[in-house]
Amino acid sequence: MSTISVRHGDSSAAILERLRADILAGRLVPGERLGEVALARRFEVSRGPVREALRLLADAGLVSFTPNVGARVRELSLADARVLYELREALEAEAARLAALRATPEEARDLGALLKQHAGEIAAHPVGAYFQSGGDADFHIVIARLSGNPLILRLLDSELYPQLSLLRRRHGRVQGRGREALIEHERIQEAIAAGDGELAGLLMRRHIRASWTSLAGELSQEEER
Amino acid sequence: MSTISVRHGDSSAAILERLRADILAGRLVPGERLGEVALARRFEVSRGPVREALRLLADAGLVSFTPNVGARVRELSLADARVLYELREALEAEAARLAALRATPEEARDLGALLKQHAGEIAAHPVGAYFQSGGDADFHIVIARLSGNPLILRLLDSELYPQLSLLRRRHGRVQGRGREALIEHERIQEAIAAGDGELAGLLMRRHIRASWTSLAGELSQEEER
DNA sequence: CTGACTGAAATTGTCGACAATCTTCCTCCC
DNA sequence: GGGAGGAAGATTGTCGACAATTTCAGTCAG
Repeated sequence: MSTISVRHGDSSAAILERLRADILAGRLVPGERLGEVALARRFEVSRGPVREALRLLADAGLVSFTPNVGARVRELSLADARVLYELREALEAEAARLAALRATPEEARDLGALLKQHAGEIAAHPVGAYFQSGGDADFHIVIARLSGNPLILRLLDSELYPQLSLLRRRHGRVQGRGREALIEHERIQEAIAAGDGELAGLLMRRHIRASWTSLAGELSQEEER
Repeated sequence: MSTISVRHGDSSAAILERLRADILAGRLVPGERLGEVALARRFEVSRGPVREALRLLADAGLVSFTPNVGARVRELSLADARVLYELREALEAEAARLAALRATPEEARDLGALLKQHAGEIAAHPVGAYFQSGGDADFHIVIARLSGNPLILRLLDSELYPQLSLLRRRHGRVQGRGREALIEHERIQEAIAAGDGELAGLLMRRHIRASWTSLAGELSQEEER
């Protein structure tokens, strides 16, 4: 609760951020109704800014919107997941390719250091912790940043990843493939450090595809119940 | 002018469509101010729906938006063009790859027929007409559709292509490469008909890159003046 | 003449109210 | 008992007005 913003003209952005956080944290569950009046009361603001935030969230894929009916937290199907992963494959492969061409030696070293840290975390924590603790996400975001393409970064960071996060939440815990993923990450980092764009792109493509295979198996298995 | 919508709840969508058309047709030029009051008066509607449409256009990249200041028709720089083409390369290559895997023989034949028709138009019209008459756009949209991925289709059709269209308008006429493009299109169609996803993706990637090389040359040349 | 300041005008951000539409639930007819 | 019809309540879409902010013209000091 608590009042949302002080400066004039920021309330809609603040609400958007709050709603996004609530959805991704699971405080608002998929399918849940997002009534404008209720949200307006909750954020102590009028319906105008709330409407604006909801439209933007719908555009980002976190909210489904039906004219004259209203907004709900989006429910992602298995078909949606496939579509998302196909897009992810293309975007991340391109990001890795560009990152290899553009990353400075220092940036490549930093990426390697990040993986070293992840390796330590995997050794210390029980199986599967890597993926869930955000280590996987960190790595992919850094590469998107190194691509030097702000549009690709935006698509990944504020559209695709949030939707994937919502997907995992909806379909229960997904165990991930921590150890294998880390090894693949290391190969990708090497390709980037070597400036080999084609290889980095190829490896990233395989990495995403493997991740999809693993996820699709769990999801379809779950869908049968 | 004329009244915008009849049914309750559609005015913002109608305004969005009108504005998009005006921008793409050049009736609203890049950099031009888009005041909410003026637009509201023009469309005979209040500022609410206008605001909504402007926000969505900003999200689609056709309008630049500054908080507390307002919206303008977006001015795309050479750097923006590069970023757009990098994204386009990744998206269209993936679309071509998926199209090759999923298109039915009939769909592949239809695509071939479309190219036959384009060949006729090229023979009939003066140089460069292919590109500008929309033939090029047709081909790419069909492939995006054949990809079977609605998300990729949406990104291309309602985000990337409009921005590219705006870009060409801003930087004056771009002559295109009609004849070469057609030949490349034919090769891509063959790969799709053969179900060869990797080849289709590779050829499309080259096609987009060649298009970028041509465009970048003209743009940077123009930027020097 | 240049630059900072001031105040007015114009513009955006927000609000509360009304109209159109959807949803729910009750009634009535078969 | 089941389904069509309809009225009441709730919700979204739209509007006009007010508050906060930016912009711009004019003034004045240096």
